[in-house]
Amino acid sequence: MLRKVGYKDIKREVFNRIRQNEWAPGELLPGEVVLAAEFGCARATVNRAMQELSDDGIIDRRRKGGSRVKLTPVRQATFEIPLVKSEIESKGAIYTYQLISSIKEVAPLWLQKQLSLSAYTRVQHIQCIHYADDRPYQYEDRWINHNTVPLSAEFDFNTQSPNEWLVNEVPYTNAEVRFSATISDVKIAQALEMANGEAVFKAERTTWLSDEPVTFVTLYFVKGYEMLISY
Amino acid sequence: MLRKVGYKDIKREVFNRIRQNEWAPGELLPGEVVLAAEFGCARATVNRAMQELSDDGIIDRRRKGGSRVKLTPVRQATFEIPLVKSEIESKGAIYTYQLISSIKEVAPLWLQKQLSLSAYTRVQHIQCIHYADDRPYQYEDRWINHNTVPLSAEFDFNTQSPNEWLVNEVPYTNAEVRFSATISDVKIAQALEMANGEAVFKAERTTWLSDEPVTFVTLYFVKGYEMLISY
DNA sequence: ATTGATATTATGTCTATACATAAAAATTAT
DNA sequence: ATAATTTTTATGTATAGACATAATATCAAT
Repeated sequence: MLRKVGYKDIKREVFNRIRQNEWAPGELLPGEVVLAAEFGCARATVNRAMQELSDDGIIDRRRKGGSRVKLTPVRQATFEIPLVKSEIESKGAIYTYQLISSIKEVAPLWLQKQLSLSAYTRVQHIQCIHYADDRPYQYEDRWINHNTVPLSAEFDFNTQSPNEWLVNEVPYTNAEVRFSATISDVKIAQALEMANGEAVFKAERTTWLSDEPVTFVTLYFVKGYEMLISY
Repeated sequence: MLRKVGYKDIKREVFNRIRQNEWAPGELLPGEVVLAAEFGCARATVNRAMQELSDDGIIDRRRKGGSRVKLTPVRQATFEIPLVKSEIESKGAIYTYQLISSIKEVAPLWLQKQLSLSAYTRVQHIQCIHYADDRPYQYEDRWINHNTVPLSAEFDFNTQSPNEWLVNEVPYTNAEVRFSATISDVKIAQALEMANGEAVFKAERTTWLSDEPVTFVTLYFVKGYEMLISY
């Protein structure tokens, strides 16, 4: 006996037709009513399938315009931005952390530009190292906007890393990360206990709370670090 | 007059309560029926809101177990894996491409291990360079499995890059990318017209078609390259 | 030809209801 | 006590019907 078709069946079938070029990039797909008739199910079921395909970046949908196959049906990969602590512990290592400095100061010019801050905005500048099994794992160089996060001026970052504290205490609405490769300079090399001139994986993250910059952080990962994404 | 509550309102409200620690990490949330009563809507509406929060990585849901706030409410970022060609053209630069070599050979040992290939599996080894405005942008070092993609033995990769050809012709079911930083050796430095010992952003991607390895590629990006992700 | 009003249409969303299913909880058998 | 079985429950999914909404298409007026 034939099983009832579910939205997952429809999703798979439509995806296959797209993959096999039965429906080519840019092409207008049949409407939900038509597909519902073909698959013998309710329109709502087709709707859910198509909506997820849209979320997955396979098709574009517009009211009245209908659904069409994306011109570049790029698959989207999702990856999680974990807490360093969780990341380290999930590898079975013991997490420790050391604060190097926490200074209240006026935002330097480059940071003003980077975060579109007004002049003389005060920021908290924090530098620290995250360890996995007592070996350096990540060097964190962070700036927190006093205007949006006044509490940062008082908190004792010896007890908890700014990373963890912010995640737990300060919400954000949107963020941006820039990944790149760089060469270890003296400061980084010393902090991460590696030679000078080594390849370092670098991440620069900025977060905002409804257009107000919250924090800017540069993370330097120890030599050999890999960021893995499956999809 | 009050508007009807939609699933987006519920999603936002629940998210806010979680952010403001009204519902803490690990905590069991009210069931869908309860929430539906509170918000004065149908259970299906709450269901959609909660399902999306689950997709977004905010909460965990289990049948009978109910929904709870994720212990580490990590936000997921989605990013697209673009075609090099599209990536370059979207920056307003002119894309060109040069094939260096395309050789049919038996998979070397390290690749056999990497892709879990049986011994003596034949592969196509392709090396090429992608240019933006005639300046090197990316060096591609690719291996294609002849068993899964026999056509790769015949195709003339002078006319189209393996990247583009594969995306258009060969489907895959899952993939894995590893991003890291490395130092340019002689070969890479020469290909990307940069000095020896510079920092290079590296990506290694493996794709499978239902457990059959399709291709393994190492991409080296020119000095200064940044991968940007917003979320 | 251009503008503006109006109709049309495909998707977006909500509802009430029903049944499915996984997993925890309670109960019974060993 | 422990294992096997049944019950309960929260989520998962499907449906028919309804109305909302955005965007296109059409047609009328300038």
